[in-house]
Amino acid sequence: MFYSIICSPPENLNTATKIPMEEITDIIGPLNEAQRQAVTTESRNTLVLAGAGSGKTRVLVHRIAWLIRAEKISPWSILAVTFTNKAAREMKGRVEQLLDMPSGTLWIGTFHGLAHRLLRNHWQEANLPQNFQILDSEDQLRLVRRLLKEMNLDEERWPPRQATWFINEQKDKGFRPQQIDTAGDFWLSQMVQLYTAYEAACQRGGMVDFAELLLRAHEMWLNNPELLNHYRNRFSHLLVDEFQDTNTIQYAWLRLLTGDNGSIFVVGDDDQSVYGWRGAQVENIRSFTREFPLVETLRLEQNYRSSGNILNAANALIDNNPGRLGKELWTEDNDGVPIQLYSAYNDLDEARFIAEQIQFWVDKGGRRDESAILYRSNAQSRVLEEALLSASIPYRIYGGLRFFERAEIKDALSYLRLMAHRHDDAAFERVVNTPTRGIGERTVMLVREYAQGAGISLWRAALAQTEGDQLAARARNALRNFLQLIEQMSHDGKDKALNEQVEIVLKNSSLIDHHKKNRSEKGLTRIENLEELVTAAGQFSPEDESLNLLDEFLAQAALESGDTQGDEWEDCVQLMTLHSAKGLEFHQVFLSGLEEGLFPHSRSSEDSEQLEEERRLCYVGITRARQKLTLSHAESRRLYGKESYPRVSRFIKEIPVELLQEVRIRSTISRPVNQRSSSYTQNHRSSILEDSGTGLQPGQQVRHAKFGEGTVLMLEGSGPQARIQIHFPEAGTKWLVAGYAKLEPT
DNA sequence: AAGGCAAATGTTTTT
DNA sequence: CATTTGCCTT
Repeated sequence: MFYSIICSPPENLNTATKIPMEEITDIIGPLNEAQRQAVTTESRNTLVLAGAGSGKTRVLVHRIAWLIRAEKISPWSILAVTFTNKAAREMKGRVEQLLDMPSGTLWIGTFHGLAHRLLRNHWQEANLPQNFQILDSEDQLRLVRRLLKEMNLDEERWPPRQATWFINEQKDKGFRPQQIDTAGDFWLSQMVQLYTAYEAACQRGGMVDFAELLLRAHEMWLNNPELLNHYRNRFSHLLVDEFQDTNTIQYAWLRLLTGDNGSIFVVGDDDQSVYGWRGAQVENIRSFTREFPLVETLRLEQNYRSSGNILNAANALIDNNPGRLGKELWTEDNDGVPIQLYSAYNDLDEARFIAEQIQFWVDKGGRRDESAILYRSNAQSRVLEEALLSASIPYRIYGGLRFFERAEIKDALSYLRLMAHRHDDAAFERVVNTPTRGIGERTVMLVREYAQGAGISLWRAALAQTEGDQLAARARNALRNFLQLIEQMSHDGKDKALNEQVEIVLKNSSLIDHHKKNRSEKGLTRIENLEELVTAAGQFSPEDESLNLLDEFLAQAALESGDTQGDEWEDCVQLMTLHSAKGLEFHQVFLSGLEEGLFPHSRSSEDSEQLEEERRLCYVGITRARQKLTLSHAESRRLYGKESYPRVSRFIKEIPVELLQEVRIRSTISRPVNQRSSSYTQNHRSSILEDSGTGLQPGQQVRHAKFGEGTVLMLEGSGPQARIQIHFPEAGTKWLVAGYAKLEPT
């Protein structure tokens, strides 16, 4: 048989010819009309535009159940794709629960996870070594750095990050170096040259980066029509989550697999597309109806999450984006409380206010984990953390290094990688002198040059160098010892359980001893993490048992880099960026830093498309809240050590005033005892929603004949006598009288 | 090879 | 401001 590895469907599937009526009721009973229509649709291809909180996961899960139970589609023929491992896990769990059976035969996974599985099963057709390794972003960057050096390109002029970004962008678009038209552009041609060298290095080392997984899987099908046909026949029903986040190659992959006869069911929300900056094409959702035949478009607009006020605010905001597919969320719920708006003096005051509000909530008996503080960029979290800390409120912060991304873990994994695959240059570079064993930069350089010249892996080059006479005896010995160490570990670990192999690595490489020398807190956590790795290896069970266990473990470490650390069971306030908040919901949400330049971010405010994405991000933030939403901005903010006086975000102004309620500070509460707080008293604070009769508002840009352009900070009184505080970047902060100042709004 | 110091450099992040 | 990076010294 040509594809011995491809298994046939088990015989005994779908013997349930009699469908108990209750089962169907279980599947469609809990759905509303629109959801039911989507779940039971008979159209070949379906686009479900699912607004925030409208039950999109539920629709996907029930659709799968419907296909299996009512339409008697074999689970073996169903492929469901998500973006994150978390989403895949959730879908799997819910399908199992609904159908009350294991979902083993279903393929549910991330684009990358599924592509990886295909490449492992058909490594020959994909032109890969059987034990190919996955390069994560850090490995990738290191490799690009090395190649730039080899090409004698100065890192100053050719930033490695940018170069890596270029390569990934091309792959995401489905381009190989040969397909890129450099059009005589010097920069482009250098980048293409680098891309070519990068590809060669990866191929030589049997390494595949994230984008490559998708591109390879796509090319493998294109080059092997029989294989493609097999999968087209098998996966008669595709389901895709978060379709608005697909990039070019993912879309092409889906299109290819669907073919002319397949059936594809996609769920997405163009208003929640916030990953354009990393290649997601909102266009995909718009072209879906054109490029796939017989598409039925359905909308899920009933929201089960948020109160009326919150939804109205979200609807009004997003209405400012042109070219939407159109969708208006509604709810049977009542309006709820108005959206709170707090204008803080500065970032510290904003943080203090939020902490105080959460304390009120907790005092009334609320849980801390029902509150989330969202922000545009990670830099904002510090002030918030400090405020929570000083209020003794436990918090959990999302983002940051994950388990498998920690340096000590990656070191250990690199040993395992070398054990599995000697020619993995990325792993070689990483641990050849970690912990230090007398193989200095000079020695490694020589090995690198030799490898480059001979077009072989670092391992082979090192082996040759231990024979040759280019190295001093001491270095030669050190190198030989390293090679022997790997061979020894590989030998000792053969046929051992995974956790034992990890233990062998930790012991023989003396990684643990290395970290023991550092008797600080850091060294201690590192050792703990390494011990945790042994446990993780012991508990590991692969999806596909026919594959090599170690390879699978390493792949999973790369593809699913683990949870961001944090005690989930503890009752903590949730802090995260708006991006990480997508898909989550909270009773109470604080959306902080609504200031021009911060949100929308200054780097997005020029370009209208980027601005629209920022607005969608705001939409995502607003729709995370169930009952209470609090927006805040600061009149002055210290960021990167510089004081700025940002204007109020346009997004606040796009929310109808009647939905907002300004929080005024009770005058009994004293001003923040901080030097940085402004010099006015809070009793005189004016509202950003009220007009002082001067035609000016805090945050507004004005021009003064003498002081130049400035930002209105404060208004006192009204009419021509009104006093206005303005910050001029050049002349400093001034109080002026409206009647005399002759200010021109800009 | 490791530690110290100055300089640069600051969106968003999953796989 | 604070963290990371590179370069320098010991």
